[in-house]
Amino acid sequence: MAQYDWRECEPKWQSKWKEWEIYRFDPASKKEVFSIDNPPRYASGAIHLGHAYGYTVIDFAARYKRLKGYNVFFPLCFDVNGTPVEVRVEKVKGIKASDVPRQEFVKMCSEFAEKYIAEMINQFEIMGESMDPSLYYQTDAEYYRRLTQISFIRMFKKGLVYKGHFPVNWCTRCGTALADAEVDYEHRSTKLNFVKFHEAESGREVMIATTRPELLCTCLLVAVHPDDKSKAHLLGKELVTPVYDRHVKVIADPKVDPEFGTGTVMICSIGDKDDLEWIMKYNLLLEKGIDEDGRMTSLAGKYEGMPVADARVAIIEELRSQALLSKQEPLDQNVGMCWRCGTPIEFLKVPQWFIKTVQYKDQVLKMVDEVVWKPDFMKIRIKDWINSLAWDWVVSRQRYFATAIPLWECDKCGEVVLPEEDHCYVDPTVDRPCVDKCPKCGGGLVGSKDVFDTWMDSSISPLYNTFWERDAKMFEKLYPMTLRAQSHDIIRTWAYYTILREMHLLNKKPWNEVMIHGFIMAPDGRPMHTSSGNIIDPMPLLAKYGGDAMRYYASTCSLGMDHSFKEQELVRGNRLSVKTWNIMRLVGAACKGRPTKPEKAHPIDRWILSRFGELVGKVETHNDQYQFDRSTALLEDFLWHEFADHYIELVKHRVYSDDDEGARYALYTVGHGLLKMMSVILPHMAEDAYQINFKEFEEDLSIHVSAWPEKPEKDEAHEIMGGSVKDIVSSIRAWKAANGMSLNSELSRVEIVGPEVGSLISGSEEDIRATVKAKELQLLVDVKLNETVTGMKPIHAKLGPTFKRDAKEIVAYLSSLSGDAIATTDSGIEVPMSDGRKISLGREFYDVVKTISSERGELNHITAGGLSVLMYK
RNA sequence: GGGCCCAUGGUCUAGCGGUUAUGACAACGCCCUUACACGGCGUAGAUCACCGGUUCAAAUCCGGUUGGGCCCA
Repeated sequence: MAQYDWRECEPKWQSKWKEWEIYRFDPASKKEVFSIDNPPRYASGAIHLGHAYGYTVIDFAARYKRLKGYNVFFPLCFDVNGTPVEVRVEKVKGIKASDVPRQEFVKMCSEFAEKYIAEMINQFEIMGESMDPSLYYQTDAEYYRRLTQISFIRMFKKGLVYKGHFPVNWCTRCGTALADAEVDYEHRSTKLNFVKFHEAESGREVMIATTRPELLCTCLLVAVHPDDKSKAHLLGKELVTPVYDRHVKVIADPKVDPEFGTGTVMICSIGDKDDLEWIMKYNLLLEKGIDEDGRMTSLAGKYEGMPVADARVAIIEELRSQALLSKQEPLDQNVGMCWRCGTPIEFLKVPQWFIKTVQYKDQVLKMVDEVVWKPDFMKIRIKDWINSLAWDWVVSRQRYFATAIPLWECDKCGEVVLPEEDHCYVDPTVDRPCVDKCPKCGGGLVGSKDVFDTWMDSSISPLYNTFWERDAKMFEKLYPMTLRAQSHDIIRTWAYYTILREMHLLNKKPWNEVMIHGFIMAPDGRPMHTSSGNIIDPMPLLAKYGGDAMRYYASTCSLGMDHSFKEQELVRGNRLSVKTWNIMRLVGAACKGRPTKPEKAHPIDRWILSRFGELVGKVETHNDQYQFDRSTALLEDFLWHEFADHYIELVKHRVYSDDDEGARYALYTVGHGLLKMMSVILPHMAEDAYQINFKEFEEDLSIHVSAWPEKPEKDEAHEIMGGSVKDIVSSIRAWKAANGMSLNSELSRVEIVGPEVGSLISGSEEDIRATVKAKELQLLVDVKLNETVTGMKPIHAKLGPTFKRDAKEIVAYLSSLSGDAIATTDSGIEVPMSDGRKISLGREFYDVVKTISSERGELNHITAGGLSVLMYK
């Protein structure tokens, strides 16, 4: 093949990798384990670009650790629980879950999800993901749900579970409680209604502003701000509510905003979270004004049974007709909505199962500290979240496609009967309990129809992965896991709940490290959401640029930050693949065997090896922090410029003309090493180049099971020498280009001039001469050049700390000097200050800017080593 | 309203106390060198969001403003 063609290569190596099973975790291996708690992908639809990015970053970590010699545990997994799938099925089939028998609906969901799983596995392959199919799991399988149930039973027995008659977020459309995490907030415009109350004694009017007049029937208190003098006379008085004629007290509470509305607030039994706070604070009754279907209860009198929205309209009409409504003002407010269907949520007192969380804050926070967070500021986020939690975790849901809550309740005394752990997985809607009657009172047992919040399943992924309650030996070996990887939006859910669960069950941290990645923004600058209609489908991009190009893009994104989509990076990724592949082809062509380290090597061979060693160290450092963007930038720069533009150009002549082991050794060592490091980012290209150019001399079946490159020793002296040689050659190349000469046009003569030319260039004369196509090359220690000093450049980093306040004036003086005034400067100068002082300035505080010319030939460049180059056409 | 994060050439981005402020993509000019024209050399293009402050020195630290993101109220 003359050119690298990803279209041909990528599918070829994907199928080879599958055949070779190179990503397989080896449970018997003695190698150190690196385990990844991979996010089980939601099976509610195909992935979008944001998911593609996330999984790719995780794959970088997996591939890097494999090369570093770890036994990598990287499961292929899917989250097939719950509400997103149900909603999609309801939509696709045009039904409501309650329209069909429960088991039939569950089956529909399962079938729907399976279809997407197959599609997503295919997508992962196309992107070159190295997840291990031998570690496959999906969260709806009985082998997984069984563990969710067992863990619940354990927590129940530890007293961590309770049934609470407590206000919860409730979606009246879905007929289910929602966790705080499932509530979305949206700006809505509504009306603020000014309603007339009356003082019980005097009958005087008191105006109250409310957005929810339909809740008048549950009004329990009226509050004003304690500092609000205009309302002070109301304190302690009783008011009469309109329509319902209830007598309610007026109290003072600092939470009231005296500027808002009338500065007088009615407190109802659960209109929103503020109400709840007041109800707790003042120990009020939890009256139920709205029922589970979103209809008014008997408290609403004649509006009983009416949907909330209708009741609001009706009561406003009634208030208006009785002249009890003084006015309405438009108001923007944030409304809590069901994340799934967008229905405004209500606060209802409904029996639900809770897991205790609030009283365990400190313990969870302590465990958070035992985990290393990358980037570290993500730790602040989870801590803030934990500290802000106001109540326990509602884990019951009134849905279908999820793990059943494994318990039966006595229909007489409410006693809970749990299943035996051995019997799990159980479904109490079809399975019988292990006893026939309530052991307490002999009453009948009713199976729970509720299911778990999906986070109950996903928050035990580290337990599933480590064979908890399945294989004690493996669990011992694998727990805690090495790394949790996820995006920042689910810190409050997946990360938090996992730590909480594992604390409750084991009191041990689930993982050593957490890596948090950001989002990919759509071209409109917003995050991608199906509902925003701005999803980028990765498939057309993969078809246009290939998996490696997509991965390259992912590798340019810094960890933890949100990034906009950059198609230009895919273009660059393609070019880098082609460039690298071509470099490796040259290396392969130059080496007819694996070269051995030669006794003697040219200075530039030692230079590139030393530079390469430094690079390996830096890439390791960044990869260890999962900062792959930094590694990619370094690798790309080194490969393209240092190695290809400079080193390869310098040794081509040796490789073509004679059997030079030094150059071959360096080419092979650096080339092969670079390819290994790049295989993390560009696995397809790297495999192809490896198989073509290195495989016949190496043991490794695939580059992806090879070892991370060793670091050649640092060789400072040769780094300086090589740097000078590189500068000289590239300056001559640039000079030829600037003069319209082709690169291989001959120069009659090149002279390199300078006091240190011997120590810097000796040994590299032929490399330079042959590379720049000079007939003659001479090193000259001392040649008369015409030097003109044109200016002085202050060195701020030296001047500042030494002279502090005077630094500014010294800099100004230096910049003002020109021509003859600075003719002799080598031993330092004296700076006259405005206040009459004279400051003597050593040579270390400034650089001298010189222009050099010569009658001998065209002069081009001064290197860092102080060398000048003279060229003769 | 609160916590965290972000704001750098046309676009995307690196840098996070002294740099001529990085690089990519796009643009323009020149050059087909036996690995690569998906290449090489070069040119142009940035008052580093705004306003204050700390400092001899600020894109970089602090405070505020504006705009964006995530999570929540």
